[in-house]
Amino acid sequence: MENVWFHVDMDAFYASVEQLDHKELRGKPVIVGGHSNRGVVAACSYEARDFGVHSAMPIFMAKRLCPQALYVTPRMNRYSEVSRNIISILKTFSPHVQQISIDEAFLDMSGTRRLFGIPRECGAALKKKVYDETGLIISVGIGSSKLIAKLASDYDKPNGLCRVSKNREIDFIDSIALKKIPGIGRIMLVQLEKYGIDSPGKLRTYTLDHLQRLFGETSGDFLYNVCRGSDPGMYAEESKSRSISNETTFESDTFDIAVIRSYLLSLSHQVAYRMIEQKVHSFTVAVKLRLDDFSLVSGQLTTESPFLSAEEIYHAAKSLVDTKWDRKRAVRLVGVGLNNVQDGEYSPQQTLFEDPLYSKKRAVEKVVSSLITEGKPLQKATSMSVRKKQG
DNA sequence: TCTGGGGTCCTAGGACCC
DNA sequence: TCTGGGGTCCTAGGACCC
Repeated sequence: MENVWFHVDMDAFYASVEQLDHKELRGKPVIVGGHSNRGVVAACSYEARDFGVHSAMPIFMAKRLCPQALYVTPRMNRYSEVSRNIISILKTFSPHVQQISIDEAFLDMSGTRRLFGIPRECGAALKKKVYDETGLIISVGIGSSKLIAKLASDYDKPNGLCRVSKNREIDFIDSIALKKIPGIGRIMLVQLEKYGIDSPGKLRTYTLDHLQRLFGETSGDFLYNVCRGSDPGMYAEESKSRSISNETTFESDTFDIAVIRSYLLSLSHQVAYRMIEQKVHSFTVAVKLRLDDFSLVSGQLTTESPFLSAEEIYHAAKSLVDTKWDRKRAVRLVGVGLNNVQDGEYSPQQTLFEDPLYSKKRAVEKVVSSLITEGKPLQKATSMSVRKKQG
């Protein structure tokens, strides 16, 4: 049986949701992004793209290119809600839906022909149903692997429907610029150029062995496969690691350790709240500092007992910053996270003794963290204008 | 031009063990 | 006193994705 994969991509997702919810934004250049000039464009409508604006572009630059654009602060809760709606529609077409981000999913459509018709008709029906029920436009790519489907959905966006048949895969790959291939970013592109590799076809003239010598085992293998249209094993169903983190960029760079600590405390509460809400635990706290020259300093600490509260996370984060930051450069961004997150609330029963403090602490923590992330007073940190994150 | 926030994965080096 | 090879775990940093 032939494998059939659909890749569904919601067009200009955040901006489209804003235009859907706010009539006055329709037909206009809309830019969703952070309010400060230090932010970047999270998403923009196609009307804004006509001015050269694109996502990840610094806001100040977008303002220069398109001063008349309407700037909107992201409403992540709303986008998540719409995303869940769309995913549930997708699930009426396939029992095997793999969501890979808030606005993208793969559907395994192998063997559904008798039920939904040929792939192209099925893709059209899917698009229609999503539009009828949500008012949003999606692009659908169809191919024999996740890679081909993903490239196909990007091919004639927006409002795309593209099917690449098995015997046309190589021609299709050759029509695509290297930088459009997921997994090939800015740095890899420069490296490839160094060897005169500027197209998938050129890449195919290299042996696996040669590519691995040039780019390392993993990257070499990836490049060898991707230019042949074979799935390089991306988008694995289950990931090896999980993490939870929150971070904030300051309005202006700071040397003030008191300011940094107050943010660490607030971020620790946000992380703890998510940890408790998701019923997970972790033994590893991580901090991240971006300095004024954009360099990154990070540190992590693994302990024998798990972190159960914002307080514990904060203390670890604070000592990590104390040891990792030499105070020679101002800090631009600070982040707190948990690595190697494991499912389930930590159960201390293995110790034979029920830790009497455990359940009590956890209960108190739940209340405190929920109060704080609801935006209720947190003396120091809220006065520093810590913004509430989604979720 | 001066670069968000939330993630995953990879690499390289060091500690430690057998 | 100077020496091996392999395995695992941890850490820091970086590339890349949306």
